[in-house]
Amino acid sequence: MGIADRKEREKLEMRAKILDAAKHLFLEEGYSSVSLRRIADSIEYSPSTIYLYFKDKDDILFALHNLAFQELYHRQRQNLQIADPIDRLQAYLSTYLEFALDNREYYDLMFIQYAPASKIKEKAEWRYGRRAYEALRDTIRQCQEAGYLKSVDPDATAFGLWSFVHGLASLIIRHRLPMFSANQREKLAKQAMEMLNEMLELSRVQH
Amino acid sequence: MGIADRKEREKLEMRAKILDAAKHLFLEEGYSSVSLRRIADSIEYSPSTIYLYFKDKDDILFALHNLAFQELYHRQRQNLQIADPIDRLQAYLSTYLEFALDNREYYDLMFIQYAPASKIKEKAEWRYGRRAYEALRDTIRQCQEAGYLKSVDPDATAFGLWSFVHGLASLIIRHRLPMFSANQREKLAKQAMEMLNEMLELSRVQH
DNA sequence: TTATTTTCTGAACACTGTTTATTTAGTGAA
DNA sequence: TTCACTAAATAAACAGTGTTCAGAAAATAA
Repeated sequence: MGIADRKEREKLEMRAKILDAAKHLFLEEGYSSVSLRRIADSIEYSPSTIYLYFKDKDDILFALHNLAFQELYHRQRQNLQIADPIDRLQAYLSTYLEFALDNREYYDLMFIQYAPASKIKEKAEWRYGRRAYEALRDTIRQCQEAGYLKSVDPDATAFGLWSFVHGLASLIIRHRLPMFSANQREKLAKQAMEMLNEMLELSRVQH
Repeated sequence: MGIADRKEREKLEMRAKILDAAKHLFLEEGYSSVSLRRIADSIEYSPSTIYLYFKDKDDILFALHNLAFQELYHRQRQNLQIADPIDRLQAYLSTYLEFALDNREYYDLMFIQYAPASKIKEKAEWRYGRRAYEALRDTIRQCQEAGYLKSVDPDATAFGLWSFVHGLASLIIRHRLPMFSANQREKLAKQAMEMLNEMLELSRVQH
């Protein structure tokens, strides 16, 4: 059944084509200011064609959301092999911040923008997020076993550390730092990360 | 000129009326899903009337933005009188988080939502934000003089600590914690705050 | 009562996401 | 090649959006 195969392939190609166009437009101008007609124009199809491949505009966002999570997951993979838990934790958080600042619109869409909770929950692809979170918490558990971070609830610690890097990233991305120049912002974020690292090391109980 | 005075007063009342209606609608359903026609309906005026009192929809948002900053500033005022800098710092951060969770849509609009940077900069009312930030940095300076927080750049430290509480708040407000129940989230946020407080106290150099 | 200014509104404009009926193109059989 | 059938693409329409503007209504001044 070569024809059915080709049709399947073409269907996937069309999806990828729409996704690619949407991605570029969204990254350049932001989700809400890009209309379906603009996406349709850029791939030279009519707006209604898009509805044959995606349920609605949010569905496109959701597909990109998944791609972005895969990309982040890919970046973090190498960190998982670091043996020392506190080194791994620090690398994990640094990589997270780097990803956020290197892919601002992606990050925006993953962790800042309003995405109907139902949508994220429904589809099982939120797995990537969950897995990433659990990797963080496991690392924290191992840090605690090594004497770091006292014995606060690992979930609370994971939430706290995640919040720290998310806060840095999202204040930058959403332009809430008019008191600093653009150069300063990233420099200060790095300094803040260093401060966090020092505090993590300082958290070690001395027996 | 009593008539001119009354007209002036009525103009302000009308502005307040629109603002109040918009505030309630925004807080309930979010900025972008509330239309001007809905606001107009709720105050029983035509949509075009609103344009006599506000430049555009964003201008309403901006006015609310300022009201919200005043409210936060008001909450923080009492903390400024705490003598011990580390206590003051902790109170400052806790109050910030409480404000965020008590006024989620307000907080959203102040620190998460896209607000054209130009708009925030232009108007001098960003003073409130700047002043709040400087109060934080000054407190951090005093903490450093008292031996806490080593001697990292105060701006980096302020940015870092602010990011921590902003991260907690915004991950909750933007529903990025499907791995926790609603109850758990706020409990974990409080635990994370306690962890931060412990780390702050731990940061004291031992001479 | 009239003239003038201020306040308000209905209708329109250009846009949005989305749906539906219709047209076009591609496929399999006679 | 011709026919019937299926799948893909579209034009047109719908209900909604923020915003503008000419003209109606109301309030003030003469």
